[in-house]
Amino acid sequence: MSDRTTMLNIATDLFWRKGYQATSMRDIQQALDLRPGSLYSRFQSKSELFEQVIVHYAEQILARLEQSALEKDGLEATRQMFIQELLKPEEQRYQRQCLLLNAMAESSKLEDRAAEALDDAMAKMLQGFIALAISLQQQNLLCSVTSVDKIGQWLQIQFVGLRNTAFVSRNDEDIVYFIDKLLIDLQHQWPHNG
Amino acid sequence: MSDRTTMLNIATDLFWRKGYQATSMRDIQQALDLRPGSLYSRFQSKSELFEQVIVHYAEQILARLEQSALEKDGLEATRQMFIQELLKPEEQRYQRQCLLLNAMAESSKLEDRAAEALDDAMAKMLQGFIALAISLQQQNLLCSVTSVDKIGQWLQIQFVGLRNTAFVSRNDEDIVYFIDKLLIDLQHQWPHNG
DNA sequence: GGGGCACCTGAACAGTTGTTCAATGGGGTG
DNA sequence: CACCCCATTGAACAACTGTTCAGGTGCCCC
Repeated sequence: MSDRTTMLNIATDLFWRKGYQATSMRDIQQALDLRPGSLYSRFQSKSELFEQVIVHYAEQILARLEQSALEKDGLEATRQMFIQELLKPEEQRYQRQCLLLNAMAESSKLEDRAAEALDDAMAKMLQGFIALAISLQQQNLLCSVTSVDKIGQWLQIQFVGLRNTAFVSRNDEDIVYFIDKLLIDLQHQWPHNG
Repeated sequence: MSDRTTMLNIATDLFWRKGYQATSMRDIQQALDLRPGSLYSRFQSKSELFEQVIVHYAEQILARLEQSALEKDGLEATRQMFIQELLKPEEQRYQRQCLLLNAMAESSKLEDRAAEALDDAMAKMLQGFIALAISLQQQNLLCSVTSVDKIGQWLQIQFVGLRNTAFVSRNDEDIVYFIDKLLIDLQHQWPHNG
């Protein structure tokens, strides 16, 4: 019927598209061709299901970032990663937003355990950006006095900011332009008091 | 009892803190010390109330940006604006997030008119950042070949990205550091193909 | 003081939500 | 064939939601 992985994938898709509260257990059951109650034999509650979706999502994005960190040409790999994540085609436009950020906007309705999972996921994503920063610095592409923690955090800031405009904007060329600006700034001067 | 402005302020606060769906009409009525039904003498529906909250919010942030655009020292004004908006004290930490972005994460549950108001509000905010960019360029602080539209959009990207980390991070000094980085990049080189 | 108007009240409605649970059915084992 | 185990079922529950409305209240103007 449906193994656990496809169940998680479909649930991830729905939560990503509509958000946590707007996605009902019945929506998920319908998408999986199950009857009400069946989901509860595999997941204790909606909250626990969402928790696993968050973990699942964070693993994927972390893998994506660590893969980029392995590439030879770090700058080009960074550019490609940004482009691929930000310029999702029209039918997947909802994926231009970040599921974790959307979840944070609804954090007041999350149970404690799901909120913790969300914090962990954010930390894991940051860790991925720091891995990318380490790779860039090892290739001598950056100013070496700035800490990789700062650079990783900065990359995440750029990523988050760009995701929003990429979601709203109707002009993908602009997004590419801002990615190029980002790559210039990445290699440029950083404040001293860090 | 409660004039329309304080009603809007309180509603804005609740929507900002908890989100659209998580805030019930009963929450708002309770915060205003009203009984169920009273709100409907002033607002047709929850959707219309939220619509006005969005307009109200957008006006405030636009005013804030246009005020910064009038200052003599544009760079310092920009810096102060970012600091003031991003480093809200602990008891108002929820204001570090952007109400408009949170609303966009829940856009699947918004009625058409509220969704339009949200689009307008986003456009208005962008217009504010462009006004700021115009002011900076008139003060000869920036490279003059880059269009003010691009610079305004870029400022908004930085603002959105920083808001998220400012909300999550427990270290305000980092935020100031990234604001300084932003001011360096603002005056630095921009890609040519714009 | 009387009339009208705007507001407020609070019970009630219909719809949706997450969740439960007794009944069901099918597949494997003796 | 008879037995048992376990996932599935789908009806039902309680809580919550936005919203309505007939009746009450208080205020202002004539």
